[in-house]
Amino acid sequence: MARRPRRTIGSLDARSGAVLRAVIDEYVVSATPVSSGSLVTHFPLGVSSATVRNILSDLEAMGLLMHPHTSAGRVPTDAGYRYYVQVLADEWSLPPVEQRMIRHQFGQVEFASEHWFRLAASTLAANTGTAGLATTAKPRDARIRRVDLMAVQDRLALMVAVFREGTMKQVLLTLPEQTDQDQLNRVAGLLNVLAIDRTASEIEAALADLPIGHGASDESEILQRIGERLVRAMREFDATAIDDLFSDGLLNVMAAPEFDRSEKVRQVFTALENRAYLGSLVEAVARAGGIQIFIGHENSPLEMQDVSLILAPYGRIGRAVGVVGVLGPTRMPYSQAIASVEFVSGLMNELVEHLYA
Amino acid sequence: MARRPRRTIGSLDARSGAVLRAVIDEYVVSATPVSSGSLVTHFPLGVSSATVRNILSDLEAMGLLMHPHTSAGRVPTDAGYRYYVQVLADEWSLPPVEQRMIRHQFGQVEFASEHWFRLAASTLAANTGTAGLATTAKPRDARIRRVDLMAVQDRLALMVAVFREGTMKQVLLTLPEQTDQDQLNRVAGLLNVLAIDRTASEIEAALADLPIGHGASDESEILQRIGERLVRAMREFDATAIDDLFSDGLLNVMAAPEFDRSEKVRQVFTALENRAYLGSLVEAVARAGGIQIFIGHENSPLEMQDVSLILAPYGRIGRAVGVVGVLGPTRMPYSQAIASVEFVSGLMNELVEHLYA
DNA sequence: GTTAGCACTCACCATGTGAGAGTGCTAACC
DNA sequence: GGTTAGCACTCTCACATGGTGAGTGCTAAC
Repeated sequence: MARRPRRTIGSLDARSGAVLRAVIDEYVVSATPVSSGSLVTHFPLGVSSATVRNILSDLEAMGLLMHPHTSAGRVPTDAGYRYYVQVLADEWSLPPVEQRMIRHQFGQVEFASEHWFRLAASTLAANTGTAGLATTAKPRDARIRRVDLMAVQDRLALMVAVFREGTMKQVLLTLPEQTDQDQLNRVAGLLNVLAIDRTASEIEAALADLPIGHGASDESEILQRIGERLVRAMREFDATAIDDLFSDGLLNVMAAPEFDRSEKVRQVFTALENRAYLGSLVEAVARAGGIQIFIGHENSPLEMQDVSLILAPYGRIGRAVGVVGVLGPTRMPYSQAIASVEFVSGLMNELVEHLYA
Repeated sequence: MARRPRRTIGSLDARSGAVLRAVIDEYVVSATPVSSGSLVTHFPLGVSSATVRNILSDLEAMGLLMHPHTSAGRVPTDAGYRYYVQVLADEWSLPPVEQRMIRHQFGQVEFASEHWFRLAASTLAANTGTAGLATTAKPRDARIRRVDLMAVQDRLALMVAVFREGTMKQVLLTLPEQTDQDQLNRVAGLLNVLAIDRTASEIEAALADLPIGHGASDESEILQRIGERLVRAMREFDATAIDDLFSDGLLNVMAAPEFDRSEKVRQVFTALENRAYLGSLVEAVARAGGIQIFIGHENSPLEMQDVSLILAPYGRIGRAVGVVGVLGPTRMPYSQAIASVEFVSGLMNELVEHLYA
């Protein structure tokens, strides 16, 4: 018989579960080790502190709690939080009042994506007391909606590429010879014919099919050159997992007692600057297609091992996907955070649907 | 005879000046109170520690130094730093090697403004050990280079306004009725005729002169509507002092011993988020047309009173002006920082000149 | 005016002590 | 057998104490 993976998860009896939940619920607000005494006074557990102590020591043996030192209360471990979010957390959703309030705020704000991202981040921050995050919705393989060329000076031109999903890139071009706006307009016309609704690879193929040399039009050389530059810009864009990251409430996190020393605060900060890792998470979340939770040591980078992330995708899975979520200390109000992230991602979904139906 | 303002500045004899400079130079690197003994061993003052003590106590009486407690060394006050940058600081400029290196880096980077700003900020951060700042060059009264309209969906359109100085804004429009891209192209054509090279006010005037009602073209109503929206967006743009702020090296500042406690770090952070104040400084610097230094309590907001700012404008004074500079603890290598900021602002000037000659 | 010498002050560190919090264990209880 | 009261034990924290060293301020001599 094949060896089954060890099952710690799911094997707690009701009372132990209640105690674990109580420990976490209390620790999340108090930020100090939780004692058996305070548990029996604050929660209706129906047993004495001695019994609770026995349970606590069992939970510690299972690795769900830990002990800073002999005469201190218990603190949840990452495994404890994991168990909590997986098994114990209430199916919590935002109270209707708050839902309406947030909806209202989104309605107030100008109907333009940058505002939404900021608002998503700040809403999450305000609702959870952690740092709120929001990335723009980035298409998997960007397609051109329109390309414009503007003469800037002598041999300089500005190319503005707008992608089908509303994001845009600008690229400054150095041209082989002086080119006026009329000429650029003609080139832009040709380029649009070539590029609209196409991906980088498709545009590259179309460029390769163009007639070259004597038979070609006056603009064909410059078209070729600019086209290649466009393809390159699109490739770069496709290669980055996070186009733009909005965050709010970093001050919230810095105020948390576990980050009282500047060294710890730096960790949080470097965590947020660790775009490589965040990018990989964003991709994972987009692929998973649902809310994902990363607790403490479940994050591989060192600077992330004291923080937890709750991320949810929004947008149109498989096409343009962005992520909203929160980053905070592992000691975080998970139920509330999960509910908030789910609600905001739903809201972002609605908005995206509305915009690109 | 009119009463003259009190002159503390400029009234130090050479030896006292040398001592003050020595105190600051040592304190900037050591971050601990400077004793008379360490001064005579580290600097060729040519007098004994007892004499230095007398001088130190004079400088303290003038308010240029202070004493954390009886048996501690001296620490510069804000007034001390002010005297230092005004009178004592060497006319320092970056060594040619570094200049070449920085130039080279700017040469390497893609010829697009966002990259420059990032590079300017990170160069300053790396060169001074403080946080580097760079704002985009914002025109005083933005003029349109080109406006584009793109159909997004049903009654939604995206307006992209490119300003003469290269910055751009996108605005999502809700239209009164469904409008297709051909129609939008015609409107955009009309709008461009109306708007190109004009400011918000000029466009508003031009819109007012348009024929309205029965005699007008099909698109006149929608043109009016979109034109007004454009004017509004430009007004908003004109009203903000800082369009975009790039920063780098915040971790540098957080590592400074004076910001070891998280409370202090928060101050630095709120300082940078205080866009209102930064904006007013940027305007002041742009108006002054040269490098400006704000030391500790010279900044009015509370959260800025432990930091110093060195800011220099770049661009074309009176038209499009941006600012580069550094933010760090008042204990900052002023000579080096000033030289770096001046050099980088000069570099940005060259680039802007090159681009919009 | 400068300097050596010295008393004085004060932060800092290590050590010690008492109080308090909380556990783990044991024996009694239901 | 699970539960609980009771209690010894452990460890942190806050506070007090004393010694040390750094650095000043003053004074008297140069």
